[in-house]
Formats: sequence, C-alpha cells, structure tokens
Amino acid sequence: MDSEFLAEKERFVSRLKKHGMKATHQRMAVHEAMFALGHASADMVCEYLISRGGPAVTTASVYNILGELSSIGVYRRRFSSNNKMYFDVTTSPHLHLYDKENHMFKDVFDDELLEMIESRLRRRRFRGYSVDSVDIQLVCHPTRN
Amino acid sequence: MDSEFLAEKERFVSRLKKHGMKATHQRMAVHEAMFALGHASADMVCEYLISRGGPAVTTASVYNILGELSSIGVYRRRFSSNNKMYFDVTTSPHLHLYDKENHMFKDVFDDELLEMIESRLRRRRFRGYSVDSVDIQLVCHPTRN
DNA sequence: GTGATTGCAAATTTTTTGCAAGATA
DNA sequence: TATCTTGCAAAAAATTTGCAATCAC
Repeated sequence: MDSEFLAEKERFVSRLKKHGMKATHQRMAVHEAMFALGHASADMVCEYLISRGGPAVTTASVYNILGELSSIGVYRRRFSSNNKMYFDVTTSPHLHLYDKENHMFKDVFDDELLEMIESRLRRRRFRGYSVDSVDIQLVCHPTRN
Repeated sequence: MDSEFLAEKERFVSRLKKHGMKATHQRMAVHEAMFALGHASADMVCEYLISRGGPAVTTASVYNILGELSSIGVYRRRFSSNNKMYFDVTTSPHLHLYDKENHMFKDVFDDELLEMIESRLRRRRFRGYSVDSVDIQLVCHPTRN
C-alpha cells in the first residue's frame, strides 16, 4: 500500500463512520484505487484491483460503492461523452482537462479563474433551478509529438 | 413542419452536400427533431419522431446519424453523468445548465463570461494536448416551488 | 447477534456491428 | 447505375437488481 494512503485512509474511515457506514475491505480497496487513479470508471477500478493482485471486488459492488460514496460527497461524478460513468476523488475545486479520444481526465488548478467565474455566476438566477456547482472541462485531443 | 425549420433545412442540406453526404429522409427527420428539441439523446429523437407520427427512423440509424453529424460539427456531444449520450444542435458558443436530476440541458448565453474564460485559458499550455473547446456546465437541481 | 454489505447471476439499458436491401444523386 | 444509407437482428458494453450468504460492529 502506498504510504501516502495511510493518512488518507483514516480520513476516509472517519467519513464513512460519520455517515453510519461500515469500513469494509471492499470500500477500502475501492478507495485505495480511486486515490491512486484520481479519476476512474468502474472498470478502471476493477482492473486496478486485479492488477494489484489484491482482493478483487465484484463489478456490481464497485458500482455500488462508487455510487454511495458519490452521494456522500467523497467522490464526484464526472461528465463524459462516451456513455460511461467516471468518478473523481474530490479535492479542492478545480477544472478538468478531458482527453476526448482516450476519455481520460486531468486536474487543472486555476483558483483565480474559478473565483472569476463563480463571482459572475452568483449574480445570475436561473428560474426553477438552483446551481450546485460549476463544471468546467477543457475538451482536448492529444497532440502527436 | 415548423416553418422556422424551412430556412434551417436548406442550410442543413448544404452542409451535408459540402461533406458529400446525401440528404436522406432519415437525416432530415433526425435534424428536424434535433432542431425542435435543442438537446437530446438518441431515444429522445426516436420518441419525438414516433410522437409526430412521422416516418420512424431505426434506433441504429438515429445513433449513426447523430454520430456522423457530430463528426462534421453540426451537432456536438454533450457531457452527462448518467451514462447516456446527449447531443446538442450547435449554435453560437454558450454555456449549459444541466439538470442533474432529470438529465435535461438548457442553453445559457453569456458572451462576456466566455470571452473572459477563453482569453485566460488561451495563455495556458497543456503539455501533450491541444484544447478544442471549453465546456462549461452549471450543474443544477430543480427547485420545488 | 443483527443489520449493513457483498457476491453472484440474471436482467436492463444503451450503443454498436455486419450485411443485405433500398434509396439518392 | 454506382455508391451511400438504412433496416434489421444480433452482439457488445455498461449498469442495475434481487436475494441469499457473509461480514463489521
């Protein structure tokens, strides 16, 4: 196990407890994978776990776990254009670079830009809706060289 | 047929021709649906066509058509978090309001904001990637009242 | 021990594919 | 007519469900 994960592990367990959820092996394994991958789909998590030779977690459980952890804010659903669900380990607010050919995400930090956008949007009201977050993706393609 | 669609129809046919594509009934029907719907998934298009009692188009063809029209820039793939593909009739650059409960999109126009964002991002370079577009979604939930 | 969680297998949902038949220019 | 497109049906891919078995607390 990655040593960096040790501190995160504690934090993770306490977040589970706070929501009355048990710290099962499967949840720990999925979180370790997500922590290492940063952004992933259910099968990327499964593959990661298998490649690690660790205790495999059923696909169905991986979906289940990713879903429940998203609902308590530990992960966040990402937006893709290839009809697969991706999740992201939430850290501080950030933008994403989305590689539309390989469907990979990378974090991009630019607090000033985010602040600029949010302050502008705070002034706007959208009838019938309440804005939860602003999601910004730089849609990219890889360059050859 | 909506009269507004008449002008659009011509424009659409010429875009098809420009790419050496034939103006088939199916493409016309799908485009009419997309033009009316603004943002839609394949089955929303199918439903729309059926509800109109018009000539139905096979699901497979709808997917095919939405895909090819996206590749020539007539539509654009949208980003959703529910593992379905949505498409959007591209008009001028705009943001999207995304209703995460009902998976519906609405256009939001704010040229000044877009310009602000793009001018800032133009200065940044991302190693190994070339930015095609910036996609901004206001992730919302409907308010009850 | 008890209730929450998981595994398993089957069902659903969404999208893609291959190829013969049909339509467009 | 020659080529591009579509329909159809089957396959693939992604996710969800139900329930009995298991595990965490």
